[in-house]
Amino acid sequence: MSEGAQFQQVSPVRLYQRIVEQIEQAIVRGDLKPGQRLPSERELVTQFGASRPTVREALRVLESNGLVRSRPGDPNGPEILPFSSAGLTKEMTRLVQFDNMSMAELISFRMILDGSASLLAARLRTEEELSSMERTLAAMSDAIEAGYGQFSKADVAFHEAVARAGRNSLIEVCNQVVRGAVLSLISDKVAHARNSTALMRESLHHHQEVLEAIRVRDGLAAARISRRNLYDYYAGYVPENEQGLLLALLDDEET
Amino acid sequence: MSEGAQFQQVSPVRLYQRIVEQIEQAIVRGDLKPGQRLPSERELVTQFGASRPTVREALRVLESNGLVRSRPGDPNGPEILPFSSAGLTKEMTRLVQFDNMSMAELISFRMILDGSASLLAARLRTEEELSSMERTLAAMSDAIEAGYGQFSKADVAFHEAVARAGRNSLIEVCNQVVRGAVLSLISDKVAHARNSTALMRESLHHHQEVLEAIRVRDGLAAARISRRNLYDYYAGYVPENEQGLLLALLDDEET
DNA sequence: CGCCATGACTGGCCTGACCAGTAAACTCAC
DNA sequence: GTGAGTTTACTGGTCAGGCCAGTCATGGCG
Repeated sequence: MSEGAQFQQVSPVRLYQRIVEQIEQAIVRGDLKPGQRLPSERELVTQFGASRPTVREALRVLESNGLVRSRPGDPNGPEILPFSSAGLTKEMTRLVQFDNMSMAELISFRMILDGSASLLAARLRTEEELSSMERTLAAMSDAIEAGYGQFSKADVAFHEAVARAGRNSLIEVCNQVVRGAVLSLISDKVAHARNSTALMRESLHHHQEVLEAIRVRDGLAAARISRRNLYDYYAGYVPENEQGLLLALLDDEET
Repeated sequence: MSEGAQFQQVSPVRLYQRIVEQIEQAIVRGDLKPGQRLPSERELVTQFGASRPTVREALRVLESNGLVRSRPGDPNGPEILPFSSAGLTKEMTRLVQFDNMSMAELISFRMILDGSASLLAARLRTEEELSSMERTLAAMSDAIEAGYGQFSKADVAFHEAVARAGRNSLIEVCNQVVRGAVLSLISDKVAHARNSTALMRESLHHHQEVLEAIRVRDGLAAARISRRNLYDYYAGYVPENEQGLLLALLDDEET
């Protein structure tokens, strides 16, 4: 056939990229495990046969990708870091910042993620995970007096516990990012308004409802309630003409 | 209170990081738009007051993050690139390779996203959007003879049309990313298997079912069907002991 | 035995240089 | 004038070598 020979786009490969690739693959292959150390820059220079600036460019790229960390003066050399979703979070944040998304879109996405997390948690949770969620909820209750900062932290912990029970860390990562984006957009308005004890109590109550649905393993209810909770929270920040986008996620309540 | 003063972890900020931040923010702010050029390295050296190796480290990081591209000899300087989700895909693939994330998780996430997109589309679509979806579906049908490559492209177009009707680009981007990550992980197995006409016909049929639900504005059905379609597609690639994670998203069919 | 100075490392940063590209300016024949 | 080819002034890629401030293990000192 005429498209039998598919040629790939060629691009000059920089030296530093070859180094990045080699180290990256060594990590993926497991030859280099978290906690282990890379040879010193000067040692790498001799091993790769490149100059120090080139080796350093490679290390800076790896560092910015969260794979290694260099500390000045450390005689053991750069450290291989444990895998983390920090890179994903960074990229995700960039995505949200770039395509400056509408408020409605962000919140709609949160409703989807949170709802799905609750649904999965209700169906997959173990007893241990349930009690873990209960503990974080208790912490939220305790944190009400401590102010919004503490309360918010406990809130995140609860959602993390739910996500863990749902066995899907992607949901949690995305949720965290979107949550951060939303907050950065309305932080000024929220920081003070949310400090009210009444609002925190209401929020706590909403979370309790979700947890109750998770307890009785009613996935659909858990999802429905957490979507509605988010809507109640944030709908006020969404322009009227965009509210329909959020309501579309709610009106399955009659089923 | 004793924890009134919350100190943040400090970490020495490298010079190259400051440069990365400045350029990154200039792009996010919109001061630098895709297609525009950065000053030459030597010019940046004078502007930032850093040495060339340092400036280059910053550029390499930006380059590896897909924000700029340097071509040797280009008198216009490094180019600002349009945003792309390639970095996101890379990060996600990496996470799966590092075994921090399972295949089941990726597919579960796709089921959630795709289902939500279909639900939103069913409820928010206009007539124009409906016929747009119908056109892409017709294109899929035509592409069956042209092989999996064409078919897959038409497939993506359909999902894009659905996402557009759902008015949530975050869903679409995330879906694209996860889709890419999944494919890059099973591409070897899939490339040949999926080339079968029978499988493509079946896929087409599944898409038609979703579209029908969108046509009659039955959001829940649209969501349910597209989740099940994905399950049927990919369940085979998920280890048995993780299948439960996917099934948890399906067994709301009795409602 | 505990403490502290020392020295041999580390990474962070800089200077200055060479090379191979690129493309625009420039030439020059037509 | 216009087109082709050539020059030139840049670009980024890479290197060698050097200085500094930090870290840590060593070993001598009290």
